[in-house]
Amino acid sequence: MEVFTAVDPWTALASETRRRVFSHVASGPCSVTEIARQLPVSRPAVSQHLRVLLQAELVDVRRRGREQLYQPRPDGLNQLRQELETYWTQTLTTLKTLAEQSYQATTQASEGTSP
Amino acid sequence: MEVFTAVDPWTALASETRRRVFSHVASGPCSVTEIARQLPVSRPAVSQHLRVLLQAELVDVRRRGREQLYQPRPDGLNQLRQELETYWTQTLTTLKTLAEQSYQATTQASEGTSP
DNA sequence: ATAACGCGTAAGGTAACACTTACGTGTTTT
DNA sequence: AAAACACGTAAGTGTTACCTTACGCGTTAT
Repeated sequence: MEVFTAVDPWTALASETRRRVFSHVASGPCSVTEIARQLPVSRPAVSQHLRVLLQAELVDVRRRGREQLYQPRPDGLNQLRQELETYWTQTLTTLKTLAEQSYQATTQASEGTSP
Repeated sequence: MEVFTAVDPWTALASETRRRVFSHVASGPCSVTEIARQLPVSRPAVSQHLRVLLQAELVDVRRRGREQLYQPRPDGLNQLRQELETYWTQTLTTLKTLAEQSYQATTQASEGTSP
C-alpha cells in the first residue's frame, strides 16, 4: 500500500500502543521485531503502526541487512508542536481576558457598595 | 453520564471536528449552539464532543442564563505539551547521535583510503 | 542449495467512533 | 401559564480502527 497517503500526526499518535512504538523509535533506531518483543502485540501489528507513523512523517526507514531500521523524523512532530502552540496561546489569551474581566467586575461592585 | 471518566488528551484531539470545536472554545467562551452554527454537524454532536473535551480537562463549563458557556482549561494542553516535548528531545538526541556517527564513518573511511 | 530470519501485506472479526433523530429537563420570555 | 429557547442524553446506524492468523518475498547463514 501507498506510503504517500497522508496521515495527520494527531491521528497517528492517537493510539496508545502507537505512541509506545514511536517512543521506542524516538529513543534510537530499532527494527520491527525488536519493538514487537517489548510490546504486548504481534509483529504485524507493529509493522502496521509503523506504516501509519511513516505516513504522518514521524519516522523514517532504511535497510540494514535483512532488517528495516526505523528512526525518528522531526517533520510530523514539528507540525504537531506548531498547532499545539497555537491552541496554547489562544487558551492563555482567553484566560487572561477572562481574569481581567472578573477583576473589573469585583472592583466595580465594591465601588457601588462601599460609600 | 460521568464527567470523571478520564480521557487522555491525545484521544480527545484525535478527531478533526473535535479539534475545530476546541479551537472555537480556546478563542473565547462560547455556547454549544454558537459552535454548532459554525460547523457542519448537529448540535448534539457538538455537545458530545464537548463532553470528551471536558473529560480530557481541555475545557471548563459554567452556566450563564439558560446557556452553557464553555471556556478553555490549560491542564489537558499542558499534559500534551509535556509529552510532546519528551518525544521532541528524544528525537533530536537520536538524530544528533546518528549525525555524529555518520561523520565519524566518513572520516574513518577517508583515513583508510587516502595514503 | 536449503534452512532460518526479518519483514510487509492480505483477510477477517470485534470493538470503538462519529454522527443522526427523538425525547426530556431546566430557564427565560411573553 | 404557556411558548420558546438552550441544552444533555438515549437509541440506533454506518464507518473506521486495531488486532489477529496466514502467506509470500527477499536476505543472511549453514
